[in-house]
Amino acid sequence: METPGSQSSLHRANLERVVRAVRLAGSLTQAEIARTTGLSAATVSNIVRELKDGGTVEVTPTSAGGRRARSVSLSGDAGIVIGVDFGHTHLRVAIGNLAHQVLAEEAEPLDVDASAAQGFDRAEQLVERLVAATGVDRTKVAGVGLGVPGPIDVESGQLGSTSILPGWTGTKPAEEMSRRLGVPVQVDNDANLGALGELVWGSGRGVKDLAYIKVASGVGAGLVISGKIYRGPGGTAGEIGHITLDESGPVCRCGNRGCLETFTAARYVLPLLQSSHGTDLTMEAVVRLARDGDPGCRRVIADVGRHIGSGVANLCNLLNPSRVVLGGDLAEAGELVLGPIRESVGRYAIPSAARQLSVLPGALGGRAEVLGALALALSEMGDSTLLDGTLPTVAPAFT
Amino acid sequence: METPGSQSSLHRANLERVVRAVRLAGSLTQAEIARTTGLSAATVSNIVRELKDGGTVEVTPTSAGGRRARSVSLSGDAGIVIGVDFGHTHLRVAIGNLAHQVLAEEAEPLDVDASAAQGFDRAEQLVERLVAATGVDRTKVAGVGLGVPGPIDVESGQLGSTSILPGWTGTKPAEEMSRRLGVPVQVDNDANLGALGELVWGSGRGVKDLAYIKVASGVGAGLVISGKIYRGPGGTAGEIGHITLDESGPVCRCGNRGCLETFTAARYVLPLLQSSHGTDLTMEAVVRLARDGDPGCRRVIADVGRHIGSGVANLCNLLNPSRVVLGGDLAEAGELVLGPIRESVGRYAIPSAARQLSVLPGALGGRAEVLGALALALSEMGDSTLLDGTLPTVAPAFT
DNA sequence: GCTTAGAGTTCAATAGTTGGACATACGCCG
DNA sequence: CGGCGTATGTCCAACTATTGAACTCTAAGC
Repeated sequence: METPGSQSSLHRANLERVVRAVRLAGSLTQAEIARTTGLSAATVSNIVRELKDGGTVEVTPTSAGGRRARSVSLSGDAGIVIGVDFGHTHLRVAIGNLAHQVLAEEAEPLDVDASAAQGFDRAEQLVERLVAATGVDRTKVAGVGLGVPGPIDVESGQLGSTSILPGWTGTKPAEEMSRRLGVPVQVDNDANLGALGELVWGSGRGVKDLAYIKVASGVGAGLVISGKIYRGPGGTAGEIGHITLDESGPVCRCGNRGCLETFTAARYVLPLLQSSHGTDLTMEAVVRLARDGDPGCRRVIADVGRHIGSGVANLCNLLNPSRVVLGGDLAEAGELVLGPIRESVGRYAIPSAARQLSVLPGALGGRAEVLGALALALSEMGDSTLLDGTLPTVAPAFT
Repeated sequence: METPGSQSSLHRANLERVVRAVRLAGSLTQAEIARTTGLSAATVSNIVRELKDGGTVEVTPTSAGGRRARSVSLSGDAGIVIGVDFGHTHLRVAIGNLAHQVLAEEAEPLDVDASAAQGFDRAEQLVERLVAATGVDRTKVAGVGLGVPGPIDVESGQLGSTSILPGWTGTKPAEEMSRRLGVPVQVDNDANLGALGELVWGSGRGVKDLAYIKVASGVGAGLVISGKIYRGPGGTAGEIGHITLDESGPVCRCGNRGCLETFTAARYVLPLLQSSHGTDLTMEAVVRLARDGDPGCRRVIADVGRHIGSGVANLCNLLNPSRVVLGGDLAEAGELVLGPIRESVGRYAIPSAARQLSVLPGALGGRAEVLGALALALSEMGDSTLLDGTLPTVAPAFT
């Protein structure tokens, strides 16, 4: 890193300013760039030439009917980012470019009993296949975002204990994938990535403060504060699943009683329907049955919604986000679950905070996490790696 | 504002960099400034001369036994900021300089029945008196921070309904004080300012993520996230007083049942002791009695602590701050209340979040809010107003 | 007293932005 | 069809600000 406060750092900042402006608008003429960035036309002219020579930007000779406006846009393969998500049942991979376009996406079932090594193998293969299929330049891959369904220790990068992928505990997924793929890998948990995905491509667009609630086998929240994922000093922010709703409620796996999770997570909710609907139920099936009119499933989902609403009300009082996005299988239930959530929020949150809160279903479904991983790779690159031709690579023998 | 991205903006940034470095260290030689800021010695030389000529910095010819090191420090009257706090029972004013030194501080009782106009009169007089007493140059006053014990609408600056200062509802305190004092006034509520005060001068020093819990006639929290006060999009973040602890608990003034406030705030707690200890009890008195060994008061305070702990556990799960600071009268009870809080947190928060949380009493007592107001004035000035001689002034006929 | 080493200043060199002048291209209008 | 007006993008000189190197100055160590 060059010394801060020098002109060259200013120049870099201006480069990024231009790139950001172009990306936000998709395509801009130089004059427009000058106006939106506040830079002078002369400076923009220089910067655009520099970016064009570096290959990060493309100049199409003419665009709309004007005098002679050359439209500037990010070149499609200026830098490639990859998102990988180890989900509860699926492994997903997405490829995108720096223009925030998703080039390809693929999912395959993941055996929960697979060993960590097998999982990494599969992921590596799927990435390679997708890279080959899209025909992107392998050397243009600038970073990878990785999603894992469990707590990640910020310091060490170690995966904490997770009941979804037993046997993965103690592995260092980012390090492992980085070694295999030869590029930097950023890792985060599924709730945070879901939040990021919905923020950039889904129901959270245009909002700066957002909570993404993911209800699956557990309940987690990803918090976006001022446009950035908030992990907290210890990295465990967003543990909405274990706030206490009823001190004398059912015992939770965390050791407490009456956690939100005990009223909402699949492992606690599905047994309620066992006697009436059989033992092979999944959350997906319950949602489908509820949509088809099954009264028992409707009731259960409404109850879940009410409890989630209580938790969201707490969150809303404390953080006052402008939007709550519901993800996970449960989101498919639509109004069947959102209605009760809103009702609970309206009842338990203070009115001034609840009034301006919107509760929406996730727009991306199961894709939220992969796309979030993509966004993580983008954001962790700080938009600056694309400015010079030298994309960062991690030595294969990474230690 | 000059165009961003220009060299002059870079220059300003470097000026601020130097000022910040000097303030953080208290006093630095030029060579040290160069090392900590990363700027070259030549640049530092120029900047220091510029700042010295502008009067914002003082150069003492020699300091410690070295070769010939001139120590650079912020000049005491480079810029003056004032904090004003309308508290529940007191009006407090503090005067400080840009070096984060508190020059003077004074409090006087404030009649709760006083009209808003009377209150503003008193505040204006107290400010003028303190300015005169400290002998600071009136024209050097760069900004004022103002604390009010009630919700402030972010958009309009209007004070919402507050039961502490009835009759003030609907006034625009910042505008009013700005008109009277002729300088920009920033306003915020007491919990946020308490958080800021403890962060800068008190128990929160060195921490970037902090929750300040203020228990008084109500219960509020001020949240510091990544070193800045977090107000939320609607400005109502931190309403910890109205998270639900018991759905069938006592009815709260907010209309719900079992809010944290109904178990902890003075208005709900004091009546518990009426039959045994008389009706004229204040929270202060209860704390004093508890410290002297009164078993009833001890029990009540411990119960309050346990409930606060439940709320803090929720907050801790959601936000995972590294420190919680307890303010308000209740903090005087020390371990009598902190013990039960820690116990509840340990029981209800997830272990990984609770483990690294420290719960401390506020170090500033009733001064936290004024000092926070001071810090608010400093921070809202962005440290930049002191760089040129022209301090901002608001026209008397401010509209 | 000489040497040494660090502090601060000066000066030329360098990097980068800016305003203005200029060439270019297109639509409009006569 | 040609001139006019307007907006775009480029080039050049002027200006601003940082930097490295050379230089001076001071005090400590021997």
